[in-house]
Amino acid sequence: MTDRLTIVTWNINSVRLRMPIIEKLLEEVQPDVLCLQETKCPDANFPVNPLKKAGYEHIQVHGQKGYHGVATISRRPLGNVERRDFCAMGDSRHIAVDVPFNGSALRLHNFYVPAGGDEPDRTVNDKFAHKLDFMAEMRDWLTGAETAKPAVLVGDLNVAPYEHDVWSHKQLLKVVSHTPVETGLMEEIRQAGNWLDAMRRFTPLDEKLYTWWSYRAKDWSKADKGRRLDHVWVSETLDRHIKSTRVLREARGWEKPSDHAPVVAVFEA
DNA sequence: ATGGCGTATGGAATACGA
Repeated sequence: MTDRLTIVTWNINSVRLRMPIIEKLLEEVQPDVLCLQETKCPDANFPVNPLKKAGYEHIQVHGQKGYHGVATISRRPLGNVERRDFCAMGDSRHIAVDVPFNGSALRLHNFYVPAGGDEPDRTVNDKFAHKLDFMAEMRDWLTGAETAKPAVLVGDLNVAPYEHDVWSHKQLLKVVSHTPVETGLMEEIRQAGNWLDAMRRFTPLDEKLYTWWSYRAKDWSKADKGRRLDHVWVSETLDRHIKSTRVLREARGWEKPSDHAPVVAVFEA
């Protein structure tokens, strides 16, 4: 019996405003699990009913009023829910669950890493300092011991690590999300946990790959000045089970879109 | 033309995103 698990990660930029396109995604992609970021929704107001109606009866949220917020929505039962408060800020930026896969538990971390503000200098920009501290805490917490079991880390990590994860490496080197201090920290997190960058396994490093396009472009697709800010990382033990990843670019052009596109990952036992 | 827009809050103007 072969088990097949599809996980989608999507920075939704307000869950309540995007319910129509969330339902469209669930219908078209039929994922087993949907991880959302920037839900901007208090837990009490989370739109659970339409999701349950669509067959997603297992919903775990970590939200707050107005900002941030993550949620993991599933057709399969979820266990061992953990909501970690990084940097002790009281922010809702992480939720982890166990998802049944291949007869055992797959640990699934859903992250919304701080954006970091405009100035890439921690001495003058508290938001950038917060981002770096948050990433350092990720590195020190998600060690190889934690990821020795089947584990997946997804979410809006707000860093585009490689040269072809941005439209212009040269022009973005001093822009928050692609500065060497951020991409260096991201590499430290990845190596500390022995994570595999699954998206780059299926798209070569010399090919452009984006998941986010600014709202401000007159024609986002034509300009195509994107960045790969959303990620799917898998632990070594899942290396042979990850079968594909793809960016659902068309969703960036749907009615009232998020500025991020969903990323779809398929696992097979 | 990397911000030209979009969202939440609150009921206008500001904070925030990246």
